Amino acid sequence: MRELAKNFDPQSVEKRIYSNWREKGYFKPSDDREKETFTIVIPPPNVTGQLHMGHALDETLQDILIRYKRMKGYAALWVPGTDHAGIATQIKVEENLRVNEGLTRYDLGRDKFLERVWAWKNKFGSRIIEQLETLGSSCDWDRLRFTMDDGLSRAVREVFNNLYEKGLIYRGYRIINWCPHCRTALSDAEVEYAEEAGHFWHIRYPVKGSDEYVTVATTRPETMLGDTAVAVNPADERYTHLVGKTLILPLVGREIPVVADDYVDLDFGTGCVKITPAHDPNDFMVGQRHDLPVIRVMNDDATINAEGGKYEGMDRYECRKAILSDLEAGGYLVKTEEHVHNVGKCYRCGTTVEPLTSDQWFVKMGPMIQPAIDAVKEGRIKFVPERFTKTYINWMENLHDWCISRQLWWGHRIPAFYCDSCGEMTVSRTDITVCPHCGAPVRQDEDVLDTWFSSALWPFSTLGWPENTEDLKRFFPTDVLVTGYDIISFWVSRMIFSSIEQTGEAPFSTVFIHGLVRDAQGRKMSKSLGNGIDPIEIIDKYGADALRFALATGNSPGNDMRFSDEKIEAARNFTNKIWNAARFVLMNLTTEDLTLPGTDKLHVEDKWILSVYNRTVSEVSANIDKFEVGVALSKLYDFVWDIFCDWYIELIKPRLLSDNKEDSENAQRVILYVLTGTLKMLHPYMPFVTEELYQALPHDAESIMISKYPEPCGALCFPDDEAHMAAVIEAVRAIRNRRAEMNVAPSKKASVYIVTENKDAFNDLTSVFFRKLASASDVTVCDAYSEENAVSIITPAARIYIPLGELVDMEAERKRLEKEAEKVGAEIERVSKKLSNEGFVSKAPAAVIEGERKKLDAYKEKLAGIEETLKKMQN
RNA sequence: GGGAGCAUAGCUCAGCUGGGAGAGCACAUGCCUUACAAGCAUGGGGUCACAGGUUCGAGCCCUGUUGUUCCCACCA
Repeated sequence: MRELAKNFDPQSVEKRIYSNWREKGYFKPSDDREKETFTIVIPPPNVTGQLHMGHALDETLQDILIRYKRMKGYAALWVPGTDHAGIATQIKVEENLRVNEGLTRYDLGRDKFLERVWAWKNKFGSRIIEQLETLGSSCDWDRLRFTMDDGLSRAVREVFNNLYEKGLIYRGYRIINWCPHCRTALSDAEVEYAEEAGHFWHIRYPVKGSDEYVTVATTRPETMLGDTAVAVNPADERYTHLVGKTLILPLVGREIPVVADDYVDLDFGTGCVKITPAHDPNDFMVGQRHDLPVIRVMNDDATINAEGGKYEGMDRYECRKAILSDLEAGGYLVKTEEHVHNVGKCYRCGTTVEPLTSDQWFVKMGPMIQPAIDAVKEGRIKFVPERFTKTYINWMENLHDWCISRQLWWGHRIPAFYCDSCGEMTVSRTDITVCPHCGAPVRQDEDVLDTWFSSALWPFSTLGWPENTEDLKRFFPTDVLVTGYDIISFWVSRMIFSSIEQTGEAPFSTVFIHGLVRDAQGRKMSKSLGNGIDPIEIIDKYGADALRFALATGNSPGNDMRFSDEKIEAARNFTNKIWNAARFVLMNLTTEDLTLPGTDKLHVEDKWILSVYNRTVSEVSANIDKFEVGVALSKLYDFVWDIFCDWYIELIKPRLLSDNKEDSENAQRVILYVLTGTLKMLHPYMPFVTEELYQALPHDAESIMISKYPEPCGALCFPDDEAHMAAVIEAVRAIRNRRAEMNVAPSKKASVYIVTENKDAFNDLTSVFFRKLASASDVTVCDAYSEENAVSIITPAARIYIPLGELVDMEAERKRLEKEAEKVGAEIERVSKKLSNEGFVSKAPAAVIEGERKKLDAYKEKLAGIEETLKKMQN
């Protein structure tokens, strides 16, 4: 048996254990066909990897469930995480490492781009992998590399073709959100809105052939270059006479019509709206209804194009200034108002998004929405906590068509091929070089797919789909997805509808939602605030176990948590506590017998700890099965610290040191049984310390990771002994309390006399506890005690007297007892009142009434003891 | 505008289907008691946001109010 260092040192332990696990191949899925399976969807890092700590939380919860299930005997599979071609992942992770360089096709050619990507991969890739692995992540990187080279891109292409053939993917000239900095289209979900102080400019548009005019209001005057109409509400009597008339667009001179459309709000602004179909989604729809021309006035970098006439080449904000001053000079600017409005920003770079018309690929959502909603409404998919069902359904019901093309270099290229010769477009499952229509060479679409398009296929693409592989048959649909609530709309919903559309089945049965990790002040961790905490720094300082513990405890599913030094320190202290408890056991070990001694050989404290342990086993399992991982962990924490360490270890110390070898070893066998079982229960939460200690102690499996999870055992239920120990513990606490109140130093021992009717609880064996735990010099269990000058401690089960000679102020002691009697009397009154309440007795459950009765008896017993003691003092 | 969450000890939060409120940290006092000072013992501290209601009984269920956070939509 090895000797353990005085304190747990994660640095020296965690990496060694992890590489050992990998060597032994423990991370591979089990081939045992007889076993029930448990599959968990591990997201690609970029999916939740926006914030490091959020990712750590994901990994931790996933890993806890996997380890637990596997010890419970399931064939557990977890799908390693990275996104398409590995490249996208690396790039996104690099982004998080604050390596920001231009990545658009406009900045670099493809070759240069790839060259740079692989340079970054070499530089940072190993660190990222190390980071995940130190967290105890279950990634199998060999398998992952295989997947990313082959399976994923094939699945993506298959899905694209399927949808295209069904008419669910189309290419169209639509208005989309455009990021002028990244120079790519964004989906609705990728735009973040922020309130910004701006202006509301009122501009006068003259009516042709009259001196009348209409006044429109706008926050973006530069878009007037693309105006092709002004709209009013058909019910607006102020403007009825103008409908159909022609206006002269100031500065530009274009003639544009006044149209009537319900879209216009009568009560907002002037009631007249300038219509710019190319640069506003609502205007675009108005334009379609009235068949208006679409004039796009901006380039991809948000500078004004040739349509802008003299403003060509200006940046959009420069142009805004120029136009305003020209309008003012021309007398067209009526007034300028302060106006706070929401401005859309690119979630990646923060640039103000420019809505503009563009040729893009879309997924038609209509036919896919209802089946995806039904899957949740009919209970085939369950959200934990349940309230997130609403978030999901709300999102699904308001879904627009999904823009999936991106003008970036990384990601899966759209499998569409254009023929410049005959003008045909071909969508294909394989790469083609010549046009199937005319035989001329073709070129592939330069755009790539939205990263979420491939991520949406994750639950089945990673299992080998579209091939009907063994993995797919065995592990799909999966069981659980663990992710943050911020990702429901991006990823969860898209996995659900993609899975149902492609395989006919919901991709998982449970979505376990967790909250966000915030900083100590409760702010969202973000790159711009620079308040993100790097998990790897925490791991270096406190260890992965401590980090996992901190992330898994003290929060409830779906609620945000704050991350602070105090929390991680408390976690670290707990790992050390376990370490030292095990170290103590190890130091005193003379047997390696892992079985329990016969019941007749067990002391009261043995039965007590086994009984409490046994209950903990069944409760912890029940909690984890209900995804209450935090509750389960806090029960383990309490058991380890308050029961196992504070009491049981202290109670058996004398036995371990005694000459009675048999009795000593019986105690060792009990403590080994309880300790190894507890380590197993803790293993999913704190894999490294528990493995290290398991290996150091006598053990029954090659690794704790593949050992059998403890089961509750009916034979280990000892309610009488639990009650006896509870009485003893209460008495010991009471004695310590009185001694502390009276400032009696622990070194000052005193005789203790215990007057009780329950001799079983306070027998000769337990008297040893008082000597050790209550600073008793000797203990006498007796029927009566009559000496004066004694401190008295009255509990329901016993009256305890400690003669402390001159230390005792009998007058103060009498007063204290009188006060206590008063307090107990009040309690008795309260409980009796409750018990004499007809409504309570007739309606409350029997167990509750029984509890109150017991309480009343205990109070009465205590009061009788106090009164008797008082009476004696009077004499 | 639509939806959701939160409000409990000085701080951060638990509290599972209603049966006299808990933890960690912080604070106070005393301890190097042969596993652990990253520790041990003891203690102080709560009108469970506010107002009603249901119930024998409400931190928990219902209604409203206030404060606060988030998501979605977005009016030019």
